[in-house]
Amino acid sequence: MSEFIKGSALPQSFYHTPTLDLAEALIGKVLVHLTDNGILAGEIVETEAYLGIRDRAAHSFNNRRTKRTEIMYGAPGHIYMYQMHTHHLLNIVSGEEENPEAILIRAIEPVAGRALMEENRPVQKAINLTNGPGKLTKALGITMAYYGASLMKSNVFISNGGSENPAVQTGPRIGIPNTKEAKDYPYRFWLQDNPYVSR
DNA sequence: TCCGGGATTGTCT
DNA sequence: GACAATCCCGGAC
Repeated sequence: MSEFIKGSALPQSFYHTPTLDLAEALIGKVLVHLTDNGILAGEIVETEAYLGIRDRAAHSFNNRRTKRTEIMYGAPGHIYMYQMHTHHLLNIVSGEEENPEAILIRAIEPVAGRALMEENRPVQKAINLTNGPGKLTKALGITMAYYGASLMKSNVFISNGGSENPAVQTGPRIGIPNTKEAKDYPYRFWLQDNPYVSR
């Protein structure tokens, strides 16, 4: 297993990839958060792509450029955080500049710092620690403070070290019932048979 | 300024 | 399966 140090962050070039390809390529990579208390890391096992102005389910649908979505219009490889009810969700900005696309990280499998995660988010069943988009940000201690941060320069980043040649499955996205045709797009990707996949 | 809604989760039936 | 918690965002006025 590789050490999850800052220098292991995947380079900018990794993110210069069509969003659907990138959403699939992220399966099996490792999401890392370096903190003063230690390293928290988990293998990405579920993602969803949001394809910008033509995707009714995306926040940037119809080119809706606001303070919230502004980071989506920037260069890929940055963090788009936003609040959903009582939770904070982590997205990776994708698409070239002025092409506001993003990828939601929906689930991870812990690989380092599990004890720290359980301090951040106590659970009865181990499986519930990181098997959902709101759960994993809480467990990893990733907050709105990371909105706009670079995955090449901040303490949150993506590295190798997870499954190699993962078996990836695809299907419709979760939790977007009111988006007409977009709710059926097969823009969700997950690691086959992994127990941390949200559903 | 007001008001409706949401890329979720936990709890209860 | 239903629903509340809870709060920021975005559009309407």
